[in-house]
Amino acid sequence: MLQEPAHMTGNHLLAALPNEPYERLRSDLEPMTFALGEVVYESGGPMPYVYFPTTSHVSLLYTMIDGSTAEMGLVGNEGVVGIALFMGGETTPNRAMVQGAGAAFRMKAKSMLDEFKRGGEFQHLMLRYTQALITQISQTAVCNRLHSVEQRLCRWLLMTHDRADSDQLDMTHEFISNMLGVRREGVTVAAQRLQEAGMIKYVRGHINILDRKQLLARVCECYQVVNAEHERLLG
Amino acid sequence: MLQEPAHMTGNHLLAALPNEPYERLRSDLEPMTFALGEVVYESGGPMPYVYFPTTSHVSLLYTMIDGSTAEMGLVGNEGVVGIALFMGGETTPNRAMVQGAGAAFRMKAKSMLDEFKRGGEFQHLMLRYTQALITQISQTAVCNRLHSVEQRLCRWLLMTHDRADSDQLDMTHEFISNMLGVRREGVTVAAQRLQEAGMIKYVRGHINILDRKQLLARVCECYQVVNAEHERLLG
DNA sequence: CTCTTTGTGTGCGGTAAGACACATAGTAGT
DNA sequence: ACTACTATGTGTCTTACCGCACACAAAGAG
Repeated sequence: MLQEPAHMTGNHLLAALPNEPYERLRSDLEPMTFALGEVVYESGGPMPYVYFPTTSHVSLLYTMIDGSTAEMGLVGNEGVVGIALFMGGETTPNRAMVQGAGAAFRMKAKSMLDEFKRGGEFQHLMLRYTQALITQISQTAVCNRLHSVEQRLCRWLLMTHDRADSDQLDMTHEFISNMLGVRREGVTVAAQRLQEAGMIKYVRGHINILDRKQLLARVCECYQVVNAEHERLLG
Repeated sequence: MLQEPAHMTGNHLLAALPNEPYERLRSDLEPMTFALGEVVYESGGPMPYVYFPTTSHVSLLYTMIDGSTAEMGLVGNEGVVGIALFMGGETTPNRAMVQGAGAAFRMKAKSMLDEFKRGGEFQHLMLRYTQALITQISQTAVCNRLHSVEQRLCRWLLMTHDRADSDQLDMTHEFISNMLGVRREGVTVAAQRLQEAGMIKYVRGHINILDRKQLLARVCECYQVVNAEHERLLG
């Protein structure tokens, strides 16, 4: 069997790399897997690696002093976890947690930085992705302020579904409530409504996406805005 | 009179530049002034310049289809307006509007990009600032979800005061409501409480900050988190 | 097959903030 | 000074969501 070309790695950023930088990096890309709930980076903690998810996805969240949490962004095979490394901050005040178990490539911080500093297509891609992520975070800020729990749940389900490799998402209402920054009961009530409308079906920690179209019809504009901008920057 | 050295320009990023890149850029820095309410960039619009505020400050906001708005970030003399240019996106889906009239330096996009691509201290500073801004936006996302109008008003007043050159801020409740993403009446009620407590005093579009300490005592943790991270990255 | 743990359903009272409606008070223009 | 306008104050009613309390149901452990 032939070597798989770059675009077969399953991560869109790696796949978009031209041959030259890809060949340079290839030996530094180490395949690995993420377990559900695993903490990738702790708030303010060390970041020895960057991660390029392929079938996994990772949630970026903030934890308040009183323990309440809310998600600011979500990274799947379209992106990279650990932007603070090439942004020069070494760490960030947010935590990164695995939200969907699966595979990823990791790369040592130093290897990544060496390539980044060459200033070529790798740097260009990383920065454009970062801008797309900024859009996602900004839109989350606005969405959190202006939209209902139900709308935000739709958006969250769609975003997660986009990054999952299946129609079944393994997560509890409790977990989702920590992402949306609402009570668990709030999620239960909103999820019931979506289930009654036939959009999803769930049992004890497993949610099945049955009707994406209806979800898309019910979601707020934020979902499309983020996708459109991602497409514009990296599509 | 001697030429003013870099650290006298009033913008912290420019002031932090070593002599060599500063000398290269100096002739490209064009002093100018911003009027209150002026739109610096329209959502998705062209970005011919980047701006380094000195006594002015600029608000980054999103506008929804229904016309409601909310602020995602605020840039004063600690930062730069137009990060999308060096991030490679050419434009962004958010609007930038002058929130405090005053002076700034502007630089042509191309001049800035040429220097950025050299990969030296200028690039390093821009990226670190961008990371600080990401923290600000993220914290806004979480704050919008978890904290009350009054707390968010405190935070917003403090952030604005930090970037203003005076204790008097020229803005109406209506304006602030568009930043916080709440109703005008909500701002009025919250501002009344702060005024009764002697923290501020306002009349028709002019707010005086009387007691920062009390504001700091009432504000949510978000304010400090953003400041601490800014300090860590650029202090 | 029971016991325990974990996840979900539901109801109730409380509160922050929304929408709307209008009163009043500064400020600017003539 | 009169007028027009803009900014702020206030009240009422409604709604979304919170906090709490507890019932029930599914899954896993022994």
